[in-house]
Amino acid sequence: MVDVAREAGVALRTVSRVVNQDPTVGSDLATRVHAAIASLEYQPDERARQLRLGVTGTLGAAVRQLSHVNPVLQALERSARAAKLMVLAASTEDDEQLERDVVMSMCRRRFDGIILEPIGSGHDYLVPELDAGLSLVAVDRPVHGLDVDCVISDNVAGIELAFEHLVRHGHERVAYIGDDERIFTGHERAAAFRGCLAAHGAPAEGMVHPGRIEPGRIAAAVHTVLSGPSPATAVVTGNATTSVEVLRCLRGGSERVAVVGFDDSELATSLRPDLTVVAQDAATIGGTAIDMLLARIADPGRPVRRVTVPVELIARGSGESPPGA
Amino acid sequence: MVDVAREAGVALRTVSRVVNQDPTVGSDLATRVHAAIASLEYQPDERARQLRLGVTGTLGAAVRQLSHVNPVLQALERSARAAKLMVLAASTEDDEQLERDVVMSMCRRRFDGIILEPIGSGHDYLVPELDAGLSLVAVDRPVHGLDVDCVISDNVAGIELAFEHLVRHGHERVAYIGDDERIFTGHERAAAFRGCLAAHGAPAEGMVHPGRIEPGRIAAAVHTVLSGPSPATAVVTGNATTSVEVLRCLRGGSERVAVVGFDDSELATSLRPDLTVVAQDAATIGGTAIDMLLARIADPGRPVRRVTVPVELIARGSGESPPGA
DNA sequence: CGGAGGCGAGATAACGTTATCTCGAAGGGT
DNA sequence: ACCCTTCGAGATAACGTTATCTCGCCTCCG
Repeated sequence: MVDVAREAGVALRTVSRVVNQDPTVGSDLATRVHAAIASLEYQPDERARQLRLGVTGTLGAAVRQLSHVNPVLQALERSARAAKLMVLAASTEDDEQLERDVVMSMCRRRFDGIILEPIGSGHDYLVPELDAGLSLVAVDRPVHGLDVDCVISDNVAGIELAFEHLVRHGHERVAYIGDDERIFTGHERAAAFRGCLAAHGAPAEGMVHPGRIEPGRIAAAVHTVLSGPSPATAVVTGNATTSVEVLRCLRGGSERVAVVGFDDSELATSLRPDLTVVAQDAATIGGTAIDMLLARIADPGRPVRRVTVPVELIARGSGESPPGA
Repeated sequence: MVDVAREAGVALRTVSRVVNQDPTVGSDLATRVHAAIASLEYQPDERARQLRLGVTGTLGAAVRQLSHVNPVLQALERSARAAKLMVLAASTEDDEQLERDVVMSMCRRRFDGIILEPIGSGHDYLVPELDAGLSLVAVDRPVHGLDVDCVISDNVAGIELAFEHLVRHGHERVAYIGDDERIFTGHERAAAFRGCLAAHGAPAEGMVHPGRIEPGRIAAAVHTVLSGPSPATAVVTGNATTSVEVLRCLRGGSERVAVVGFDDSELATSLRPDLTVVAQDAATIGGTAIDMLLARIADPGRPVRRVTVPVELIARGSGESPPGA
């Protein structure tokens, strides 16, 4: 910048004015400065600019896996772009230590705000940061033990939609196979399913199978719910990965089992029959998260909000088979 | 930091020394400073640190879509982590303007290096940056018109593997359906396929269908290659998305068509039969890209390298059906 | 014709770090 | 006893920006 000033024969401050399109700069000087900028290939240093200005114009997104399908992340990027902010993202890989490193790194870089897909339960490290003014919005699940803004899907309604859809199609023995209950969504969905069974007067025994996502465990769960004196005629799955595994287990089986999956995915329309799913509204989740983050940045003292976004059941075939088909 | 110094009753420089674990600081002072840091919840400002030090310890990844399956990105993150560098990623959404914005933004933030999945052909904007010392490695395709480090898969060998696999299983009429030829990989793979046909003495007419990825176009291409006097008995697809669409079109058809897909994916083992694929070695691509980027950062003058990473054919069933089955 | 007011542009001081230099004290060798 | 070395710690100057203040000039009005 000092070189540009020398080249153009003006003061440092004038170059800054030109770069920031300050209207109080003469047009002749402006062109001279622009020429100098072009000839020297000058690029302003955003770090110094941020240091002086105090804000970074950058939001951080700490998600479980960048490289997995994550429609919420896409919505986050687009909403932030609409607000003229840059989103920089990093993976936490479902590792608490890594989440901590990533978030702290974003804090030290003084990002204006952070969107976090929180994992596990050890989030005490956030307390000092929040006290110090960090703006943070949790997505997909709340931050365990802390009162922080969050945007989550209506897991309970989703499970109820799935259950009632199957009941409406004549099923009386419906099973659930899903994610580990130590994971927030895994717990919420399994609990909601137990609630459905109870409300329907159906016994829960042997019908609810949360646990780690491993092919072996899911195959065993499928075998369990389909055997015995009164086998299930329909299955609700707790997330996309489980859906894939369950369908893999079911294919080739003689009886036709109805399936409703939680989470829409590319797979859903590539199977035979197409998969009926409870779809999350990723665009709304992402957009709301950015809105809430911007609101918190603007007013750090505003009351904490926990937003629940509705889900939608998309019937595609797999959930409409009658029992015993 | 000045507050910490006052709290601990030491000079600013000493706080800096403690933070950076300078061994020339007395243990009593160190504990006092640490206590002050803890009580004031002090977090060093990475921006000022970077400004002073000159380096950011940060690599940028500008990829087409963060939120899509991208095993290369995962490998990039892990390799960078092993090198104690942070990767911050952003999407270019296959938009040239957005790619430009993202990359320039990373340049202004003075990232130590950038991994780019380049799109389109307008990359002139990179020239001044490269002249100014930007370290950049292209992944998946080269930067059009510029001599820049890049790591790409061996597309030609992959197509040849697929073609020869099908020939070995008795197919004499093999078709190709793939991505737009304006995209680098689309062009390379279509051209390689034409080469295979020529080398095999087979006519290319009606057998090579590159183009935009739209369900309608792909359905039309499938219909074309399967009709006429001598229909194809096998199809090679140009990428994962095309594979999905082709399989969707083929399902329910009476004849059994052999398929080999380019790109492995979650889908490949969820179909019936499982999909035979040409798999890219994402871990090697990502690891090599980081290695090359670090090497370029260390020695900006080193000669440009273009690395081609081998691909592998994984036979799962769909590529082994004999013709006329 | 003189002074007030406005406007364009320069000098200087921050922002929060770290590197260099300096300095004082302590310790050991002659 | 003196000097030299060593080591710990402070003062100061950068890194590259922008905000504030100031100043000079031009214009317009009394």
